[in-house]
Amino acid sequence: MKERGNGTEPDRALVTAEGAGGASPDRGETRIQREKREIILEAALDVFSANGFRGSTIDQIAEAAGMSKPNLLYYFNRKEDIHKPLIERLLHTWLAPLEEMDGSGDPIPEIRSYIRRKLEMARDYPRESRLFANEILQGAPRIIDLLEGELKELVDRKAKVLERWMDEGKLVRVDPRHLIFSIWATTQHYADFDVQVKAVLGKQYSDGRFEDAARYLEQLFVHGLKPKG
Amino acid sequence: MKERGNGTEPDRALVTAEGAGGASPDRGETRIQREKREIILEAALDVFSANGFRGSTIDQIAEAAGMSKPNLLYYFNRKEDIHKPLIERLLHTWLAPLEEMDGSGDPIPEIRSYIRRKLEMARDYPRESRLFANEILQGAPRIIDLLEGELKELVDRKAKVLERWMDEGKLVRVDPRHLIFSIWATTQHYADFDVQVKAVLGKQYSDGRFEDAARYLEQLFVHGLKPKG
DNA sequence: CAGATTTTTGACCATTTGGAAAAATGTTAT
DNA sequence: ATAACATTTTTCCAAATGGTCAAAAATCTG
Repeated sequence: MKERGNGTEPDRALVTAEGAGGASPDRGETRIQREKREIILEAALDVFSANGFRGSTIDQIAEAAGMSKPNLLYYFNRKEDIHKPLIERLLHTWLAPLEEMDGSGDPIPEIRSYIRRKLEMARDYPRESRLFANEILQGAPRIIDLLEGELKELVDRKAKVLERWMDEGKLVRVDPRHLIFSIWATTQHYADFDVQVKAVLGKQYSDGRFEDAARYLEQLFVHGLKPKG
Repeated sequence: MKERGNGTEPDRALVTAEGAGGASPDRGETRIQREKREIILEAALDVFSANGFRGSTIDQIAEAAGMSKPNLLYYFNRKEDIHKPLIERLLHTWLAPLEEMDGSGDPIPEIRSYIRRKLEMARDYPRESRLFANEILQGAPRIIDLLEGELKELVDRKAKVLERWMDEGKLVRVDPRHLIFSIWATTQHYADFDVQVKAVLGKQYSDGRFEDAARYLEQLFVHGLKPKG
């Protein structure tokens, strides 16, 4: 009998879809294993993003994944084992757009397209955004290390880029880190607080909310960051 | 024996600290009742804001309030009965600053001080902000009516004020509702995502984060909204 | 097809959780 | 002091929940 659900110890593994390349021949997972795990993660994303970690139950996830609880537990031994890969995967997806902000480009277009990308992510991947928001709200117990490590480093790096642009007079001089925060906040708002946004806009104006937001944010940031004269 | 915990039906009552005025003589609550209920709400704010509704247990709240679970349930019959008053109270506190934005004043200073007030609230009442964020994140099941009613009306009203300012050429023409969203998003970010903000800024820069944020946001919005020429 | 292995199921368990009842203890006005 | 009421504690319960385990079913391999 196999060691029932190895989703625990390896920490990373199977998280990032293994990239391309031949199916590792020895010690590999079954096709079924890969597929089922993927289905479970999909379902879990739904559930966790809507209810938070503590507010979600294994039963809910199992049902959403169309399998029985014991069956699900065959693939992931513990609730945490389902949550962790989701968070880790998400964090990387989340950081990609900032990573792409190119120091050799022109600041205003770069920032503008960073905002656009972020807003698109809020529109297309609201569950991921909410999963993240839930985690942070509850004190980020499971990812505090990543925040203080990878995330901080990335922000530090990009803050330097922004500062250089300011030195060159291509950008109004502001606190670069808070500038990044404000982009995160304004864009993610449309995923995390979508219910509120829709409620306030009312049915008639809700449909175009992402386009309207894009237009507005572009105006605000471009106008707010472009040096006068 | 009294009707064990009347915290249920009246819906509002005891929520808003009853305002000033003599202790209502008939059908009034005991001094102890008022005090204990207040203690419980205090404790519950701690717990709910940190774990969300589903993630919080009555036991946790009872312990935080320094009493036994049955004792707590004597004051509030059900978990929801503790949560609802908190949310309602908060929503009103939360809207006050926007309410104060004065249509007869000058736009830039008005917006500036709105931002300042909102940021102070994020600094001084982070629990309330997180309680709210938690609720919205999970789809706002318990306050959707308030959002579509009171909140929408308030925003509609203030959007008109902003539009008038734009008509008068005192403000760059942007979508007024999204302008409001962006102020909410950027200010509440410092309460809801505080862990992340601190992680990214690192120990050295975390202390001044609210002052730095205030400076930055003021710059961004004033610069971004003041008409050129 | 037979044997080995993987996957699924059903029955089960210990804890946690929301909540009810009733008895015991306090408090207060007369 | 005592009756009437308010508060607290003790005990208890049913449902929900995270998780286990052995046996059955399905799948894969030669």
